[in-house]
Amino acid sequence: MSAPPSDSDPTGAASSPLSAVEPPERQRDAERTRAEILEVAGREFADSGFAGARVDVIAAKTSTTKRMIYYYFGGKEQLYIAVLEQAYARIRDLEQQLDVEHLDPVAAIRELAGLTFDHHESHPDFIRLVSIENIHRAEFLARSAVLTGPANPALDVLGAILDRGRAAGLFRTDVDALDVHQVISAYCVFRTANRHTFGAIFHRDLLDPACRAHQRQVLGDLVVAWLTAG
Amino acid sequence: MSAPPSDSDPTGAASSPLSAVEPPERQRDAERTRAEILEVAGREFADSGFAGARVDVIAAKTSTTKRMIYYYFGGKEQLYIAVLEQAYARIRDLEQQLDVEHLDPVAAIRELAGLTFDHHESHPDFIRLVSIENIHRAEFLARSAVLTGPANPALDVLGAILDRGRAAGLFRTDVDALDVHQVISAYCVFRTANRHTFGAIFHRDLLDPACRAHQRQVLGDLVVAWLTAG
DNA sequence: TAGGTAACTCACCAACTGGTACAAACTCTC
DNA sequence: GAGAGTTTGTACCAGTTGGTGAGTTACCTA
Repeated sequence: MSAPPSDSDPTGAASSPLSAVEPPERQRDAERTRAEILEVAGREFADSGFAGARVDVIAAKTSTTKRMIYYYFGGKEQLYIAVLEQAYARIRDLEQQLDVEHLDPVAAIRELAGLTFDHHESHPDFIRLVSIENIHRAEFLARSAVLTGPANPALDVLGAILDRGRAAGLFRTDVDALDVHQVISAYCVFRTANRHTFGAIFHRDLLDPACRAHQRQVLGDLVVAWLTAG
Repeated sequence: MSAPPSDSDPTGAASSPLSAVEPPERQRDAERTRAEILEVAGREFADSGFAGARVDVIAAKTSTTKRMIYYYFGGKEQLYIAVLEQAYARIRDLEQQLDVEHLDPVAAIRELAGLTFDHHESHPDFIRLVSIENIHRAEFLARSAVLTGPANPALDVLGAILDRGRAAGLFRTDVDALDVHQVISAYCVFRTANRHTFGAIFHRDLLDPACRAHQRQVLGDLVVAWLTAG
C-alpha cells in the first residue's frame, strides 16, 4: 500500500509550465477525485448522519470507487471530519465578507442579523451537519485540529458594532457580543434545524417562502428592541 | 407467532380482585417489561440516534432479552416511534401545569419564558430526540397517529396572555402566538441542541450553571423588550 | 524511452446487525 | 390439575457494512 497524497499539494496546475492555459484534462486527477468524494460525502452525511450514511452509497454516487475513499481519507470517520472542516471553512469565508462598518449601530445590527438570516437559510446542509455533530457531542469536531482554533471572526464585527452603539448611548450594557450572537444564531438555526418537527406539530413551515419576509423582520425587531431597551 | 398484547390494557392490577393491595410481585409482568424496554430505548436513541442505536445494546441494558423487544414492539422502527410518543406525552403533561393567568401580561410572558427555559434545561434527552427526528425530516413522527393531532395546548396559554397584553395596549400587534413561541423555543432549544459545537467554537458552555441565571434573564428581557417595543 | 510512483481497479472478508424459529416456562381459567 | 394462551430464553441466520490485499494502469521525470 502506498501513502496517501499530501493534503497541501494544490491542483497540480503548476506542474507543466508550458501548457499553462489549460491543464490538458487529465484522466487521473487526485485533486478532482478527492473533491468529488468530499462533495458527495457532504451531501450523504448531511442527509443521513454519521451512522446512517453508508460508505458504499457515497462511493456509488461518485465516479470513483470505495477503495479511493479509503485511499484518500483513511476511513469513514476521517472522511466525516474532512466534510466538517470543509463545511466550516466555507461558512467562515462567507462571514469574512460582511461589511457593515459604514452603517449606524442600529442599522448595522439589523443588517448583521438579516445577513445571518439569509446565510443560514441558504446553507441548510451546514446546519444539518452541525445538528448531527451535536448529537455526537461534537466528538469529531473536537478531534479536528483545524476547528478548535481561535473564535469566529464574525464575532469581532459584532463586538465593534456593540461598542459603537454603547458609546452612542443606544445599546444596553448588560450583554456581550456572544450573548447577541447566541440570540441571532438560535433564531436562524432553529428555523432550519427544527423545521420538520415544528411543522408537524404546529402546522407552519418555518421555511415557507411566504413567511420569509415576516420572519426576517421579526428577527431584526427582536434584536434591535432588546438591545435598545432602556 | 402470537399477537402482541394490546396497548390499552393497564398494568394488570385489576386482574385478581382478592389480592388488591399488592399485585404479588409477579415474575412475569408484561407492562413492566414493556416500560423497561421503552425507558432504556429512550436513553439509547437519544444518545446515538436511530441508526446509531443498536437493538442488541438496548436489549443488553435491559433485564430482558432482544426477543422481547420484537415481541412487544415489532421492530426497531416501531420501538423508536413508541419512544418518541412517550417523550412528547411527558412534555405535554408538564406543559398542562403552567398557571400564569393571575399575573399581569408582562410578568406572565416573562414567567412563561422562564418556565419554558427551566423545562427545556431539565429535559435534554427530549431535545436530543427532537434533533434526531429533524435529521430524519420527521418521517417517524409523521408516521405516528398520536403525534400529528391538534396543536400544543401551551399555545393557548400564550395566546391568552398576548390577547390580554394587546387589550391593555402593552404589546405589539404584528406578531402572533406562534411567532412568540418560536422565539422562546429557539432560544431554549439552542442552548441544549447546539451546546457542544457552540462550546467547541466559542469556548462558552451554554449550560454552565454559572451562566444560567444570566441566560434566563436574557430570554425574559429579549421577549419582553420585543413585545412591548412601540 | 525506461523506470518509478501516484492513482486506480477488483475481488474479497470478518464482524456486525436486525430479525426470527422454536420451545420452554409461567399464569390464569375452568 | 389440565388445558390454553401469554411471556420469555436460546440459538441462530442472512444480509449488510466498514475495511483491505494485491495487482494494474496512467503520468511524470531523467
